[in-house]
This record gives sequence, C-alpha cells and structure tokens, in this order.
Amino acid sequence: MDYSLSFKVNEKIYLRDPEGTELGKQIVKNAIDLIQQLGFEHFTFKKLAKEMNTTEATIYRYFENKHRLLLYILNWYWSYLEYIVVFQLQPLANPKEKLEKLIELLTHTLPDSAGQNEYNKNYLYQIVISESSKVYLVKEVKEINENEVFKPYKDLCARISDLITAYNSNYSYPHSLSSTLIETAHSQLFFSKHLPKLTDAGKKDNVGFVESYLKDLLFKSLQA
Amino acid sequence: MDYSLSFKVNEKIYLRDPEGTELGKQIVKNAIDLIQQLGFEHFTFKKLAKEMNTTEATIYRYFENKHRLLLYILNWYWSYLEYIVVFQLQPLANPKEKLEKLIELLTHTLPDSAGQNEYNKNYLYQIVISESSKVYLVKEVKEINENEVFKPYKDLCARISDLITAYNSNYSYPHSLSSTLIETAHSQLFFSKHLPKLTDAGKKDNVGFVESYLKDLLFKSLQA
DNA sequence: TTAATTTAATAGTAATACTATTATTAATAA
DNA sequence: TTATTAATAATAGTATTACTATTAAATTAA
Repeated sequence: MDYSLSFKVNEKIYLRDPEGTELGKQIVKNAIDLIQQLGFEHFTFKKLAKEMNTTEATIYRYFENKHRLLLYILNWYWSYLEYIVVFQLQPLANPKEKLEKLIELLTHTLPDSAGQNEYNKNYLYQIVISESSKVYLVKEVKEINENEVFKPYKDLCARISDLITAYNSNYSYPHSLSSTLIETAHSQLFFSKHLPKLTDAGKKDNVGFVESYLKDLLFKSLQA
Repeated sequence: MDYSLSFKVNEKIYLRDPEGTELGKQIVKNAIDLIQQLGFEHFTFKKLAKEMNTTEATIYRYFENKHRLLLYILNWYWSYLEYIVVFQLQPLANPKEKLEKLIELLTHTLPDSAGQNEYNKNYLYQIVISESSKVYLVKEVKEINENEVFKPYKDLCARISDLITAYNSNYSYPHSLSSTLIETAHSQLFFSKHLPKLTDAGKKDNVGFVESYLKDLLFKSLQA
C-alpha cells in the first residue's frame, strides 16, 4: 500500500494547486495561523502577504478570495478527519465502542499523523469551531455547492451515518444526527468557552463536558 | 394589563434608539428586508441608505456598524420569541405538550401579534436561520458579551431549560439541550434546503421533517 | 542562445467602512 | 416674533479591503 498521505482537495476550490509549490503550502500554513489569530472577518490577503513577505497578488494567483481559501482549509480538515475516523475505528470491536470513539474524535483537535504537512492542528480545530459555518451560510451556497466542494463534509456525514445505522438500524434520522453531532460539538465547545450560560459546562474541562453531553444525546437517541 | 408590546432592546447595542423615531423604525424594517435579500456579507449601510432614500451617515448615527444592527434585530427576535413561548405554552396542561409546542415554535416563522411593528416575520426568520451565528462567531465575542447583549438568547435558553427540567428533573444537560435545539432547528432547516445530503429530509416539507427530528431527539434524550 | 512560458511584483481601481465638517431644520428662550 | 440653541441629516471626505491589469524577472524549451 502506497502510504502517501495527501488529500486531493477538489480543484474547483483553488486557481492553482497550493500543494504543488512550496509557496502554495506556505500560503495555507500561514493562513491557518493568521485566521485563527485574527478571526476570519479581520483576516485579509494583504495581511497574509505581509506575514509571508510576499504580495497580495501572489496569493490571488492561488485562491480567488479568502472564502475559497477557508473552504480549502475546511475541505482538508474534513478529508483528514474522515481518514482518521476510518482508521481509528477500524480495530474496534463493536458499534458502541466505535460511536464512543467517534465522539472523542469530533470533540478534539486532530491527532498528528506521520507528518509531511505541518499545519498547526490546534489552530485548525479552533478555525473549525469558530469559522466553519461561514463557508456555507452565504447567499451563494447554491452555486458554490454545484462544484461538489462540500463533498468531504457530506462523505464524513455519510460515514458517521453508517456507524449509526450499524448500531441501530431502525433509527430514522442517521444523516441529520451525524450533522447535528458535528455542528453541536463545535457550538457547545464555543458556548462553553464564551457564552457558558447557553450550556451546563462547569468552570473547567469543557471538552470532557461536551463529550459527555454528546454521548448522552447520541446513545439516548439510538435507544430501541 | 397595559398591552403595549414593545421590546426594549439593550441600549448598548445602538447609538440612538431606533424605536424612538420613525426614521429609526424604517432603518430596522428596511434592514431586515435587505439583509434577507442580499445576505449579511453583501449588505452595506450604503445600499440600505439608497433603498431608503437617505444617506449612509444617517444610519451610522443609529448603529455603530452593520454587526450591531444585526445584533439589534436578533435581540428583538429572541425577546419576541421568549414572549411568544411564554404566552403560547401557558394554557397547555402538561410538560410534554409544552415541549411539543415549543419545537413547533422553534421551527416556524414568528406568529404575527396584534401588531404595531411591521417587520416581515418570514424574512426575519430567514435571517435567524442564515445569519444569527455570525453575531457571536467573532473574535470580539468577549467584549461584545460584556454589555449583556446576548441576554435575550440566554433568557430564552433558561426558559426552555425550565420546561425540560419540569418534564424530567433528572436530566443533566437542560441548558445545552436548549441551545442545541435552537441551533439545530436552524442548521437542519438550512441543510435540508441547501445541502440535503447532510440530513434525512425528503423532497418536500422540510419544516415537518425538522419538527419530527427534533421531537424525536428531545423526547428520547429526556427518557428516564 | 533565443524564444516561449511561467511566475511574481508593481501599481493601480472600485467598493466598503467609517468620520469630520457643514448645512438644515426644529425647538426653545428672550 | 425673533434670536439662540440644539438636534438632525447631508456632503465630502479618508483608510482599508478586495480585486485586477500590466510589467518585470526567472525558468524552461527549442
């Protein structure tokens, strides 16, 4: 098995493949750092260019705009997460254990793998929590979706859906429950940190709290 | 009982109370129409001013920026929704009926009430679905939250939490479940319309689908 | 070695977000 | 009633952002 771990992100997302050049990889790496630092609204190509000692125009040759760059980063994340889910659940014996492990993966930073790419996984997960919904909550969602750029998210969702069905084949909402688990992991982590009154989290261990809450939600939903 | 239905929105949100003048009311009304039409990213004060035959600077005298204007609109929505929830559930006999009615309210456009204000409730609900998370998913959330501008959302959440506890006093996550129901109502409605593979919705009646899904999620979570 | 091609930088423009100043209108006091 | 003050809105800006056309430099191919 040829073990080259690279995720071919849908080429409709970029103008020029950032994986193809050193400069391209640096753009993505630095973008992850800067988006997490500034937030997506305050992130601009000019600031990114300055950070990298290059020019705005150079970045525009790789990505049409900052929305596409964010979409690229999230596609990479969703693809990587699906890969991790598949490989980390594979050795587990039964559907229940698989689902428990899944929740743990959904609520944590991506584990590092034998790593060519050197994206900061913690920053990446912060971006996923705070910025990911901004790639689809836009008026242009229809046109954007036409190029299959949300496929990795849908694939991940379908994968989780299969795990759910394996655990309880009578459950009627496996895809909705999958997307709810993903989205709720993010929103509850965000709320427990910034707007704790919207949760039941205590002062410490937000991650443990969200994990418990989601496991409760999941397994009660799947009770016969 | 003096039945003047006006929601005093936290005055930290605006520079000048839009309820205080005819022009102010028109700004909010037209903003709701235009944000729903263009999406928040493409909405600008210049476009709003043009729509109303006034100037950008005039709108800046009411709201510091478009984020504050969106926050104002959502505060109004959350306050109104809490009011509707209280009054529509009050006559219902038992906690189960109340929770069922709650889900119906969460998944539908606000009902019109004996109405001075003439905001378009359908547009308002579309904004809630597509734009509401953008008011808190920002780097400045801490500073923004310090002025209590998310209080109506927290109050609504606390109110729902009480209904949950009334139904099952042993449930450990009433606040988180409340915010999950609210957020999931929006995301599942959005997904079933624009990214249906993330849901189990059929071709028609998305609202009915989301309603069923949320009721299933809620009552299974609260099973003894 | 020259020509073709790729790549990146310069130098823009149009739109957006916001503000300082001035003009106009309305309210109040003399 | 008129003068003064205060409130309000419009004009005319600036700085930043988002994006592009053109040119220069570097690389590769003939």
